[in-house]
Amino acid sequence: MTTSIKDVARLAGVSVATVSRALGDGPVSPALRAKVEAAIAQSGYRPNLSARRLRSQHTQTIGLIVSDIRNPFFTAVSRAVEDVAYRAGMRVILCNTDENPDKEAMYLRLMQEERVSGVIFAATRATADSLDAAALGFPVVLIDRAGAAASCDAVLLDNRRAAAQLVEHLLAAGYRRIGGLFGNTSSTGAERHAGFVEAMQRAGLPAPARFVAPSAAAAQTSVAAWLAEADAPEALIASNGLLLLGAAKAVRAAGFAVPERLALAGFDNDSWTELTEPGVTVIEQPVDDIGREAMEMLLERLRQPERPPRKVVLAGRLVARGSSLPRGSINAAGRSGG
Amino acid sequence: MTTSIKDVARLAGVSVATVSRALGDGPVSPALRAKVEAAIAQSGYRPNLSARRLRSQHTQTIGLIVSDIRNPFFTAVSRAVEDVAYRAGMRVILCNTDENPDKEAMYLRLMQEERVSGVIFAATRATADSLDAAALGFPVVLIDRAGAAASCDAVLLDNRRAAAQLVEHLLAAGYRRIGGLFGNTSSTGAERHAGFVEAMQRAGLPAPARFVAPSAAAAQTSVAAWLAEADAPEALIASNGLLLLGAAKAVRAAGFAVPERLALAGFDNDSWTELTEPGVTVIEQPVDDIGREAMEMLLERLRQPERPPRKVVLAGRLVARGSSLPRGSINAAGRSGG
DNA sequence: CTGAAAGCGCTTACAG
DNA sequence: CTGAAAGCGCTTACAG
Repeated sequence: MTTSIKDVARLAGVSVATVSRALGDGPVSPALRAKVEAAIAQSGYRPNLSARRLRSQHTQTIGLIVSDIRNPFFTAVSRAVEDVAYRAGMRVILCNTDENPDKEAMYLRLMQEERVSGVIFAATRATADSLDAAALGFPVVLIDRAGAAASCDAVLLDNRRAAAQLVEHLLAAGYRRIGGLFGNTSSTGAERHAGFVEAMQRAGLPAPARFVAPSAAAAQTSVAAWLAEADAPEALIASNGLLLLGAAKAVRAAGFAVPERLALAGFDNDSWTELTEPGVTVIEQPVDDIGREAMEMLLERLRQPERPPRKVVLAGRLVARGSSLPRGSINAAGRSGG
Repeated sequence: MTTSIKDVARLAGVSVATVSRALGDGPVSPALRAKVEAAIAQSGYRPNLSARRLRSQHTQTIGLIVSDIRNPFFTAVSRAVEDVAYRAGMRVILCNTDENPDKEAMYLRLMQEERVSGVIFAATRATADSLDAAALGFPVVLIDRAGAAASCDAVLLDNRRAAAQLVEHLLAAGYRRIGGLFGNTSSTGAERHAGFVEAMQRAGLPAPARFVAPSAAAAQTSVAAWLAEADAPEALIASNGLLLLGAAKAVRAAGFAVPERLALAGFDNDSWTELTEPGVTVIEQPVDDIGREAMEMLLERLRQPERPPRKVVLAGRLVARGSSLPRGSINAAGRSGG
């Protein structure tokens, strides 16, 4: 039914080996190559990638396993990964785990069945800590969250430093009762929490924190309840873009003036943080760099399987906006943001 | 090196055919099935999907070709598509075309080489109009943008109606000099423009429109220039979430009060539209429904190849917010949105 | 440079 | 229910 390399060979009057060579960059005389190309054009032949993969044992495929592509951080990272991958002639299989370890296990298994060349993986803490890369049969580059086992390549943000940076920014602006909101399934949340606690302790302050499921809805519910309590904080930091979004919605619904009644800051420079009034102070992650770096690291690993594992740690960039204006200067400076 | 069905057969003391049957739901006696399962567990065997695809001629793979996964509309649609696909045992290959017809052609070709079961495709106008689904060799479900040729299944928004709805809402609110911003590569832009023009004409008004490349940056530049002109509109509608985002940034940068100096409305209920002050009036698209419906339509088509093509047209929902408050009531009603 | 042949790891009639 | 055999569409030593 669909034409195969055999049909092309017959049409061109050559062997299938010659067609195969002409398709790649094998040694073929110009005369035969021309014949093959004519036969391909005439027949509308398209190589069958399943056959090629089976025979060559190179799938030219990688897996990209993230928690949810709708999280703008992963959206951006995915796009960067795919751009680099396609340019290197590799296909990407995208999987959403919803931070569910069962789904993570299922997709890792699928990756084995696909015989992928490698996987870029934003794992939950539980999975990252127990990951046995050697048993998997393909190299893994962890992104966003590191594993306890240092056996994998990884591209990470300096999460402790970034969280501390946010705290220091708020402290410098005069806020003291600073609360933290963190995801409860990723090691990212744990690290950012650690940075938060350290910075608060250095200032001799308590570090009230809440941990929630990694969704805007869960964050909104949690923050709404928190703001209604007697000891509601005067500033809040949220550990990722989804949580920050939920927090912003709760703050808005509660009618709290920002930053007069509650200062707000968090992770991920998602487009909306620039458009609220006031804008929201954030740590911007180099999302394109993270995706590109992860894919390049994986390609490098495929070239040199024995190379010792590397961790690339990238710095976040503080984007100060109106939501964290210095307490004293609020009336003087207005809400023009930063 | 990696264990194959042959190793499992040897280990279990059965034929490869029996292993293959035990893997699927073929007829195998309980005794042999138990032996096979033990051998699989012992050997850590994983079926090779490339081999299975080649032999069975069923790839269980679909293509999802969109312009840019970073557009929240496509992000949401992709996630819905993937959920349905994985549940149906199918893999998804995601491709970003950046509305570039060359990339579209390249990816369609790749889909042929992958021997995909079918493709869900948000095509540019140029490609949608010239698409020859029969020649492709797999069924196509168009999303977001219809082709001139009615030979494909499609899941669409009633774009003309939705655009007209936005215009009627602004007219009812007392705005007259309404400008429209549209994408210049998609048929969606063209249809929404048509709905915009029709509704303005019914009101006896001119319909000033600008067409831009489908990115927030292009929209921002265009709107910034427009707002600086003498005949700047008093209300603006933007044809998709990216353009609306760019428009909102330009409006903010120009320091125009919304809606007093410029009312704003557009497509896609992206999270930020709820968080600006005032909130932005939008047409919400049923993104989950679109993705799910498209995937289900494709599965249906695979079951019944000869069924006549269907178009599913979904309605948008107007979400009225403060950015389009009635002109007269602005002072009375404040900016509480709607 | 070229062709004949083996084989990647499966599934699926075909016999029994 | 079970096995031996053919073959999906390629690539790649092996000879020449």
